Amino acid sequence: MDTAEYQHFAWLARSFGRTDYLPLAPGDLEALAGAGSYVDKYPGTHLFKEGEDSTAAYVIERGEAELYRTRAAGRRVVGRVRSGAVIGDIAMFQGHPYISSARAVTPVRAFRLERTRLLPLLIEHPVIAMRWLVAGLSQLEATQQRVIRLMHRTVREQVAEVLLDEADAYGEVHLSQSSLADLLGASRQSINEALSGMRESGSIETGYRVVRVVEPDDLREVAGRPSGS
Amino acid sequence: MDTAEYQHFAWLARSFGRTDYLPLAPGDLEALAGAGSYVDKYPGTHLFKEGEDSTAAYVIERGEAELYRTRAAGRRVVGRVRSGAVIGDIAMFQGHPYISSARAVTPVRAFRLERTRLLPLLIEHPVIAMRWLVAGLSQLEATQQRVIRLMHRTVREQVAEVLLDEADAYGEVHLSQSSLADLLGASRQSINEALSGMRESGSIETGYRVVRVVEPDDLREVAGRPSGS
DNA sequence: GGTGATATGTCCTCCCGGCGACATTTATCG
DNA sequence: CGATAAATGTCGCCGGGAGGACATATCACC
Repeated sequence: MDTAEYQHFAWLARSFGRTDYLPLAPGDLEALAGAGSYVDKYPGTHLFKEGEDSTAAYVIERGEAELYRTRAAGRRVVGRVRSGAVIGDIAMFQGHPYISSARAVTPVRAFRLERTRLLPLLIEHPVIAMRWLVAGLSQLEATQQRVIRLMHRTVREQVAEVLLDEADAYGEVHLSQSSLADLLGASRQSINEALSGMRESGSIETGYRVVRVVEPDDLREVAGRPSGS
Repeated sequence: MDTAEYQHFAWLARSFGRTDYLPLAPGDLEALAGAGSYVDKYPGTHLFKEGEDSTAAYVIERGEAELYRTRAAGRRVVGRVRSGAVIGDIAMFQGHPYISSARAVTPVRAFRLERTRLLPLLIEHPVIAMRWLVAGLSQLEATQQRVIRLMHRTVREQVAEVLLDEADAYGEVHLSQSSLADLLGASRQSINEALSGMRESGSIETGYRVVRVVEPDDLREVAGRPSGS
């Protein structure tokens, strides 16, 4: 195996996190990499759609995707995922149609793992299966936590929370206020008002399609979570 | 193995549902039953508490338990489970502290599966592990769906939804209005008002600690879900 | 059967946030 | 470098629901 290829496998392994828990054998890595191939998606296109037959799971290598569910009330964004995330796996394991839709918001490169090729491999390598499913539980549990954290809170608190979550390494959140409103299920106007307040108190700076977090501790206070976490 | 014991194992197997998907071998059943023992809990006592070390998972055989999380804002009830439910397993598999607390609301009899005894067994029987983890994903996903269904809806809609969910075979919901308020994160007064409206329109009847669903289709309409589902 | 605890039924007030309307700013693209 | 689309900033109105207060009903237990 050449170096570049090995790095890909290593990245794939990292994506499942907790390498200390049930370390993968080198052979397992190769097996997983052999169960799929890379796909590229342009912004706005779908990796999969709610209700479709779940034929594959995806590991995001580059870019950002949005997970949402369509209801009578409209679209509800349930999460945004970046590099390293595994999506579509839950429905795939259950053998049910996809629970949510996944749409690329930036150019996305993902590793597509085919159900038909993956399942036999997992039967052969139960250790990978265990690790994967535990990772799936963690992911689902995290989005559940997030939803519960946002329930029955003022828009101001929710905005503080989501800014902390979505900020990149430079403290910048590259989302339009409409997108934030979407993410929180609030109106654009309310988001704007909340941001204005925070801007005036110096906690953040706002720009066109961008919010810079200046004082994360202020936001943590507003969001009502201890500065430690 | 005597008959009574076998029935217990069969019940344990049913609790994991989807027996068509990856059927258990009789030996697997015995293995699972050997990993724990029965416990009884009085109403108000805890099976486990949020933050505690997750040493065991529980399969509810009889009674009803309430799952809730404690936050700065107070208690948030995230679910009620009855006979057949498996709880605490998610934290146990992750090796994290319990995510939520489980409290008996009626006398509860549950099968307690010890982490230390269960994990080795699951390594030996990967088929059970697969089935269990898929069941865990389904459970978590269901509560997530429920939370999303209740988000950003009027109390009236939420009440209709929860009445349909919680009604027993006779169409009765044995919960106080305070408990309903708790379950939905709404105020008791609002619940009362919503129930009054439905009572006047003849969809339900109310009593002391009980609500009888008279016209389920009315409620489905209010909840905004097609009569089919 | 009486009594205290617990549930239910109503009223009223206040505030958050949705929504329409509109002005202003910033990006995009021919 | 305009023209057009998209995003942001503000206002006002109004409905839904939280929460305090209190009357009434029902249960449980001595």
